[in-house]
Order: sequence, then structure tokens, then C-alpha cells
Amino acid sequence: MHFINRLNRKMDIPSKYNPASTESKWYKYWMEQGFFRSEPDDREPYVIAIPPPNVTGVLHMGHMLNNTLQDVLARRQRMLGKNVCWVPGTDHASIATEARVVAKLREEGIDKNDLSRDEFLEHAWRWTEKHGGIILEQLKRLGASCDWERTLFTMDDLRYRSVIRVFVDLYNKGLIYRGVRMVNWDPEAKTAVSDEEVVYTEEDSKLYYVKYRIAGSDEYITIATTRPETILGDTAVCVNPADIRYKHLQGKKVIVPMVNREVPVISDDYVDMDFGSGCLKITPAHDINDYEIGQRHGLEIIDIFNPDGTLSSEAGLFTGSDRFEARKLSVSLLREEALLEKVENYRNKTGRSERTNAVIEPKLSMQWFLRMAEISKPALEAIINSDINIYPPKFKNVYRHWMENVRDWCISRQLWWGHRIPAWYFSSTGYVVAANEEDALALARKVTGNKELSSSDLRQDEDVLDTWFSSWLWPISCFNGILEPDNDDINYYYPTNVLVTAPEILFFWVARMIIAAYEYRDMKPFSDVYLHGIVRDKERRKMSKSLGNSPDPLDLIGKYGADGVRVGMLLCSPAGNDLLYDDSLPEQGRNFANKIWNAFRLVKGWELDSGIEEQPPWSAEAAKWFGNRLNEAIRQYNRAFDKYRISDALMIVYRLFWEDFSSWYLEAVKPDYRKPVDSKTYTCTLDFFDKLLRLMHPFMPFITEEIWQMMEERDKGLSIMVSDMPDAGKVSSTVLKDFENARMIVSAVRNIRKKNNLPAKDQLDLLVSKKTIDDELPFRNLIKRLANVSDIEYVPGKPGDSVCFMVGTSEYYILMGGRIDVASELEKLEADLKYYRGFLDSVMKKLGNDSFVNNAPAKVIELEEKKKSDAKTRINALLDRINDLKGKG
RNA sequence: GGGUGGUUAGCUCAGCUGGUUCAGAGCACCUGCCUUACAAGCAGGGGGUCACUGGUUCGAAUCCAGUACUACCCA
Repeated sequence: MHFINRLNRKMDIPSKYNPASTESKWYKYWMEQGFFRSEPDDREPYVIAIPPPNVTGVLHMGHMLNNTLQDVLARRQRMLGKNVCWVPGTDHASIATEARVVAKLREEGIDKNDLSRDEFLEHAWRWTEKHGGIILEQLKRLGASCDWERTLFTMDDLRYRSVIRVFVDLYNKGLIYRGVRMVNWDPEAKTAVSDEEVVYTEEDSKLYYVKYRIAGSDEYITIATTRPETILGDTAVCVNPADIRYKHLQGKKVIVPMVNREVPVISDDYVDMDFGSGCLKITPAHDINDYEIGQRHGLEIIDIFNPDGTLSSEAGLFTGSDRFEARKLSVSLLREEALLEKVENYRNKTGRSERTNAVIEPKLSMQWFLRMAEISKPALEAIINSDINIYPPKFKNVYRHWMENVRDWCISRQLWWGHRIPAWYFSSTGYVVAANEEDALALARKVTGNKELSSSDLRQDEDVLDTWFSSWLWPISCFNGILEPDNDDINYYYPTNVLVTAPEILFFWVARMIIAAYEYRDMKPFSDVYLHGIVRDKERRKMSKSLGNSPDPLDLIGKYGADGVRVGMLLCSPAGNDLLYDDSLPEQGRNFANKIWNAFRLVKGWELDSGIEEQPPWSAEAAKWFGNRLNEAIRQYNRAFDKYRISDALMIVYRLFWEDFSSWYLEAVKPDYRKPVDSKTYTCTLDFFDKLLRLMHPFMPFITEEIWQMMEERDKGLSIMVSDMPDAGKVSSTVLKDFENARMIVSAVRNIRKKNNLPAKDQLDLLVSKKTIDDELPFRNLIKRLANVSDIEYVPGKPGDSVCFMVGTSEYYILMGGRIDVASELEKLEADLKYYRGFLDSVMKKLGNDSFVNNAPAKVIELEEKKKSDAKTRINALLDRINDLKGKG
């Protein structure tokens, strides 16, 4: 070791670790050295495709957790010798982005409707260029080791063309169709949204009881509705066929209030006789159930709404009013006409758009759909037969349930920002689907037989595709595997190893990626899916801007350091569980970094004297133990990673470093003040430290690099991040068990010191009863040093004036020199006695039970026998002790 | 309304196919220490009828059934 020791060298190192200056330095170094870069070679690849964050977003706590996890996995695999490729990118997020661009234009006094499509897209692209890279830049502060040269965007040229090609292909396979369906209409965004994008919540509303007159009579029936404005679109009234109250009305007609339209009374099992009046108005254009009933009974459909939620001329009344305004107008008109019987308060579930929060309007419209039944079968199989593993496994069921009930996917969105649907209309109903206008024209000429058809006769579909229709290709398209299915990258990197994401997009995204993967590569997209929780605040509320409960991740990094924040995020996020964020978490991470820092200051400050031949025996003992302990921990660490128990893996190294290494090993080997250290201990300590740093590197990349580089002179181009992860060597369980015993002895001595107010500095005399232990006490030198006892003597009998403790079945005594407190000592002994007598009782009961002795395995019985004899030994020792003390008192 | 999880210390969670002196970790808490690596620390300590009820078993935090509560997903 060329470790230049100077007196007070440690004074050069501040006692508090300062992350800010080191983080940017090392990140820059890693980038310069190209450590994040991956290209195909003959090593085994390890691949992660990032869940692309929204292009307009800013980094939030969820990203922090998500990307910290990915970085930990990536860094560990790199150190295990894999060719790691973590592909970064961003998502165009049609609805969210378009909404933000529209809002921004509105602020500038520009109405989207006044712009042409191209003009609007120009604004959107400008916005994207301005904001698109922000999150990725922020991830660098976190230490993310992505291959930045591969940065992608879901709407860049290759990805755009991939999506279009897939659309055309699926259309040609007959899997994509156009159809009129009841969709979830967002009148604010003026687009259909998928079922998954509707959030249902309980809201206060009112139930209006409205009287409908029976045609040709003065009789009325009462119908309850929460939406009186939709009366304008009623085309029937429906009762349950079994309802005797309304038997006589069947086949008759009723007059729809306000518009005075005559509509039939029909009967259908769907009607709940106990709800409201048991009589239901049917508005097929504006309610999914009514629509289905309408289909069954061949009812007329009257769509009374415009796309923006105002009433259309079809309504016949209130044309141009907003739907909520129309409700008020309807209520007052009904009241005027004396048709409003009563109004009740009512709570019902209301669906709102996840993006705009507008109340969803069920609306019939022409949309594009993907037939899911067949295409999703391999994706269901893959999870059931564990071709793909989900961690934690409890989500397997959830996934299966969804896939078994999968419904066709509405893939069109009435927006401009996104992948425009490649369908060209040549007449009001006729259209062709093709990758571009040129192909479309050729195809249209063929289809129509009209060779004169020109591009001006074609009109491209105005809609774009659902964002997930592009991101479902992500693991393939990020290696250009759709357009060039046989290129070097896709052949080498695909399938990827793991997808790290949140359970909330299991269906939106994960399931669909698996579907696309089998359709286009006939192979899984990733081997593992690791689902982590959602970051919430201490009260379990989701982090949100409006609540103001979300800290700015960059502030946190500034305050606690990137390593501290990373540790904080992971410490408390067992797989699948939500993370309840609190500032104490990164604080704990920062404290840990500081602990590592100070341990290094200690070792760095040691003066090496290579003239010392002998390693002190306590150091040799400590090294022997810690070497075993380290190997044991490495095993546990690897096992935890194999099961994606990342927080467990972190906790293993956390305790290993803090408790075992710092509090026990270092305390044992550290030389006395101003004394030099022998070279054996020195070398061995640095070796342990080096291994610990490597184990911690995936979690805390910056501080581990900083210390690793300070440990010794490193050649340019070396880095802990490309060093080898330590292997787990042999573990001797005897050594570990012996040390546990020693540790208990030391703790017991410290405890006695504390209870009897014996100063830590005073050396004590420790005696061992020869009756209870004949062998040499393992780790005796280490015990002497850590417990600060002058010697450990073996004595035949029980020494007087001493305090006794037991570890295992061995008795130990500490000479008290007249400082013993007989009363409190007796009290303690009596309590122990009571406990062991009770314990012995329960053991005896077990052993006295014939069924137990006959049925339990021999090993278990043996254990019980040992418990029995150990307890007896202890009880006898305690009784002796008590008698002695009593004799004194 | 349907489905799937969960309920273990003050908080967040471990506890694999029932059996060690098995009830555990981290944080928080209490006590004593500014002991020249670290007060962002050191040493020591207290704390749980494993939601409830019943069952299976020689033996249940662990398996089964029911109840209560709770979370999420779907309608």
C-alpha cells in the first residue's frame, strides 16, 4: 500500500461529509470515461428500458424511487460483469401534453380552435423541445447510469414510424376495426378517453322525480333521474316485466316532458324494481346501459350533446347551453309545468377524466378499436407459466384477472398531438389504411378502381392514437426492432431483463407491452417485472401539487446528498408496498453516508508501522470473525437481490457496515491513541473496507467512489463502478457462533458497568467458572479489549463479592471490590429464576405429553431435552447465587 | 355489487414448505456519555394476547373457516 501517512492527515478531511462537491465531479468523470455506454459485445447483456417519463413533466418523488431502483439494479449488474444497457427516453403523453400546450396558448390569448393542425403542432414541438429534456437532466443528479447516447422520444422518427407500421399491420390482420361505441367522452379535452383514464368518486348529487303523462290518459308515472337534462334525449320508458304496478302500462306510450315526444313503454329485466319508482327512462345516446337496452329493443337514438358538452339542435330545447346549465333550465321548466314531483339528495359515483377532471359524458362515437381476445392470449400464458415473473408475486392474480376479462381497446383519441391514425378517406365512408399518403393513394386507386384519384381526394383521419399504443412497443422499438427486426441491437439486447414500474399501470402499459412483444417478436419483452409502491406522505396521501405535500427532489438532493436521498427512498420501500415519505428518511441516508465517511477518516488517519511483526491477538481474532461475517452478509445480500428485495439488501449492508464493521470490528482493531498500526491489520482493514464500498456502491454511488478513489492512488480510467462485486467466500458457522457468544459477554459486562456506575475507563476483572467451561474461551483477547477487562481468569468455585452473569450455560463473574448492591442484585436474580422456572415447566409439559414424544421428529425432541437440561443448569446456578447473596445480607 | 391483498412494537415492515430461549429489524422513545473517526455520534434499556372467533395438530404469528376493519382493482 502506498498510503502516505502524515501526522494529522485526517485533519485534512472534514468531519462532515459534503456531498455537493463530490457528486458533480464523479458524475462528470463517469460520463467522460463512457462507463454508461453500452454496445453489443460478447458479454452477457443486462438491459432495462426506462419507463419513459412524460415529456412535459418535472421530476417528482415517484421518478426518484423508480429510477433509484433501476440504477441500483443496473450498477450491481455492471459490477457483476454484465454489459449493462439502460435505455433512457421520454413519452409524448398526448392528452397531458396537449392539455398543457392548450392551456399555455390560452394564457397567451390564443385559442386552439383558431389554429391549424400544423400550427398547433409547431407550438407543441417547441414546448417539447423546451421541456422535454428536463427530467432526464434531473435524473443525472440522482446518479442515473443510463446510456444517454441512446436517449429516445416516443415520437421521434423511428418510434413514430414503428407505431404506424404496427397499426397498418394489425389493421391488415383484421385486428383493428372502426366502430360506433359508447365511449367515455371528455368534453373539455374533446376526446374519448379509455376506461382506465376515468376516475370514479362518490359525489353529492340530486335525484329528481319527474312525472311522465301516459298518452291518451290523465294518468302519470313517476321516474327518478339524476340527469333531468337528458330527458330531451329519451326514446322510451322501461319497467321490469315482473313489476305488477306497471303491468297495465305495457304496450302503451308516454309523453316525454318538455319536448312532448311520444315514446313506447318497454319492459326489460335490467330495471331494478326497488330503485326510485321502479320505472326507468331510456336515453340510448347518453348512458351505456340505456344504449344496450336500446339495442335490444330497437329504439331510436337521439344525441343531444355537442362534443364540447353543450346541447345540440337535436335536443330541441336549450340548444347551445352547457349540460349543467341545461340541467338547471330543465328543472325550472319541469317545475313550471308541474311535472317535478320531488327532489332528493343523493350520492352517486361520478366519473371524471383523469386528465382534465371534467365529468365524463358517455357518448356514442366512431372510434378505432383493437380486438384483444386473440392477441392477448400468449401474454396471459406468459405470466401463468412464469415465463415472465412479477415481483411481488401477489400481482400475478390481478394481472390474470384483467387478462381473462380483457375488452377491446379504444385506441383513437380526438387530439392532434400524437401518432396520427394512418387512415385516408376517399369518400364519406370509404377509406384505406397505409403507412403514408403515397401508399394510401395507390391503395385507394386500386380499391376504387379509379386511376384518376389524386392526393387531394384523400383526407387523413383527424385522430391520433392512444399514447399507450406507442409505449406498448417500447422494449422493442427502443432498439428499432419493429422497422428492422433483425438489427444487431435488437438481436443482442432483446428481450430486456427487467421492467421497473408502479402497479397502477400494470394494465395500461405492462400487459400491453407483453401483448405486443409476443405479436411482434414472438418472445417476452422482459423476464421480470418489478412493481414498486407509490410515494405518499406520512398520512398516506398521494403526493400532489395541489396538496403541496410533495418535496422538490432536487432540493432534497441539495440538502441530503444524492446518496442520502437514494438510501432514504429505498430503506422504506419493501417490494409492492407504498413508501410513506418523511424527511427523516433521507436524513437517515445522510447519516449513514456520514458514518461511512468517518469510518474512512479513522482508517485514513492510522499511521502504519511496517516494523511491527506481530498482529495483536485481538486484531487477528476480529479479522477472522469479520471475514466470515462479511461472506455471510454477501450471501444474504445476493439472495435479497435475486428476489428483488432491494430494501432488505440495503438493510443488510447498512447493518453490516454500521454495526459489525464500525462498532465491533473497527473498535476492536483500532490502535490506541497515537500508536501506529501493524501492516497485517492495516492491509486487512483496507481490504474489508474496499469490499464494503463495492457492496454499497449500487446504493450510494457517489460517496463510495469518492472514498474508493481516496483509498489509494488509482490510475486514470479506474472506477469502483466498473470494479468487480466481491464474491461470497466460505463461512464458518462455528466462528460466527463463537463470536455471538463473545459479543454477549462483552454486552453483559458493559451492562453491569452501566447498572453499577462503573466508569468505562476502569479495567475490571472477569472470572469464568471452571465448572461450566473447560475449553479456552474463543475470542478472549477481543473480549478483553472491548469489555475493558484486565484479564479473564478461570476459577474453580464462586468468587465472593462479585456480580454474576450467564451466557449460554457458562457462569461469569465480575469482581466488585465492595461496590455490590445486594438488594438489586437479588431482585434481578429472583426475576430470572421465575422466568426459567416457568420456562422449564412448559418444556416439561411438552416432554410429558405422550403424543408429542410419539409424533414429533427426533430433532425436535432432542432440542426440547437440551432446553430442559439448560434450564435446569441455569436454575441451579441462580439458586446457588441467591443463597450466597442471602448469606451475605 | 364482483375480485384481490392486508391486519405482528409508537411508526414502517420482515418472519420461506407449522417445531431453536421465536416473537424480529430499522426508525422513534428512555437512561448515561462532548470516551481525539463520527452528537448526522457512542454505550445501555424499555416496548407486542401476532385484529377477533372457532377449527385442524403433539405443537399455530405461520394451515383452514367465519367475523370485523382496511387498502387496491373492476363494474
